Amino acid sequence: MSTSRRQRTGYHHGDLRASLLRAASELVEKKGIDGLSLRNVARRAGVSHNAPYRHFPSRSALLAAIAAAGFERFRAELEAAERAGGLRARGEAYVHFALARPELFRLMFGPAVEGDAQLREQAGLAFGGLRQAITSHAGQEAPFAALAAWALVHGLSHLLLDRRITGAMMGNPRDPAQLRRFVGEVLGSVRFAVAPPAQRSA
Amino acid sequence: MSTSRRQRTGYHHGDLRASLLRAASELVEKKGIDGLSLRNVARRAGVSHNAPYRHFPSRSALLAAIAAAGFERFRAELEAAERAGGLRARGEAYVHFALARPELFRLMFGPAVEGDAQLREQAGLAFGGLRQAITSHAGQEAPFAALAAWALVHGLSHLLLDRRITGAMMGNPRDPAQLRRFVGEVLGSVRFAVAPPAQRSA
DNA sequence: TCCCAATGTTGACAACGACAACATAAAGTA
DNA sequence: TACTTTATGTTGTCGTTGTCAACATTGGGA
Repeated sequence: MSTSRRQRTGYHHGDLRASLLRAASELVEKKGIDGLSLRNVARRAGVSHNAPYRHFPSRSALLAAIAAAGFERFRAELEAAERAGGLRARGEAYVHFALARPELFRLMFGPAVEGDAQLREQAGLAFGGLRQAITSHAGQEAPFAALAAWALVHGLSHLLLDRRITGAMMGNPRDPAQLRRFVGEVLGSVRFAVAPPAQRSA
Repeated sequence: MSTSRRQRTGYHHGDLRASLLRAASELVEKKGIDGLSLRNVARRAGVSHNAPYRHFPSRSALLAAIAAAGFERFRAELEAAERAGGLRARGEAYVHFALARPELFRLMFGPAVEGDAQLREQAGLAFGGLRQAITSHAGQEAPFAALAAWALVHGLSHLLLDRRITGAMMGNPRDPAQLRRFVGEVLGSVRFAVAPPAQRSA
């Protein structure tokens, strides 16, 4: 670690902002969101404890930047999965992302960046893509079904993330094949109504 | 605030543990989980900054105790709702609880108490009740459908909590009638398959 | 009555976020 | 080239926090 284009001079770093983001992302994933401290990030980047303030106005701003990068990657992975395997693959990719980078996922959808309007918008894109995908799949608008699908994969992600689902039904969530099978079973146990729900059911 | 059976003597509090829990719960809901500090809790309870350590070995232990009480209440509310209005009412109560006490809900299902085995078990009860309810409703075991139902309401709770769902579809989530209608629409847009899913669908 | 265990207090320490003041280097301008 | 401005990094400091250690007070059982 701690190798990149550094030591331009003894004083100026050369690419500190990127180094800080990289160090911070690693720390978040290793120690959790609460375990991230600006001073530790600065230490890892090899600068003084106050240098980060030249690039991020506050700790939460650094977290927001990490979340923004996360959403960018999230969106790309979801779209790639859908191109490759359709709607079902998109749902699996959603859960897979959450399990592969649990702390990043928690950060992206958690309260740490709640106030950030730009991030809210980025998160909305993840839903917008799903909605569009469902619409094109069903041949018509199905807003509530799209929302239900989103809630389903989102909730599944959270429950797996927090180890609320264990036992025989779910094997090892880290095994992609087992995860794929499990997500398939769960998603396969529901049918989404594309027509407006006239009468309610269980 | 700050009234209860206190001032037994000038020295001993009399019921400090309960006072700490109450003050801490209020603080968590007001300032968020990260905004809770042991010293602030102690201040509110009118004791010195180290008194809480006689009742909780650490900050996270205090949070775990709050979460435990939350799960107790959660379970009671879910069961009461189901008795009154069946399975659909249980789902609505789930979401309603999350929106009525957002920070508590985040605490209960978040990473702050992740390592606590007892809490994991308590959370499992919420699912156990749902599973049993679905089984009795469908007349047979439907483990994956129960899991999907859980994930659906859990994900819906989180998305609403984090204000990820806004706009025309959802009105004001704080209005119980609108929330009820919205949850009904979403839950109504899916059908749960009680038989093992032979063929997959969207 | 005496003692002791439970309970609360005071004091300390290191880590943290944030602010202010200062230092250095790089880029622009003459 | 020489001077100036501005971006970037450093040092010093403050108040707050979690946690540990040592000490004080009290009430209940022997």
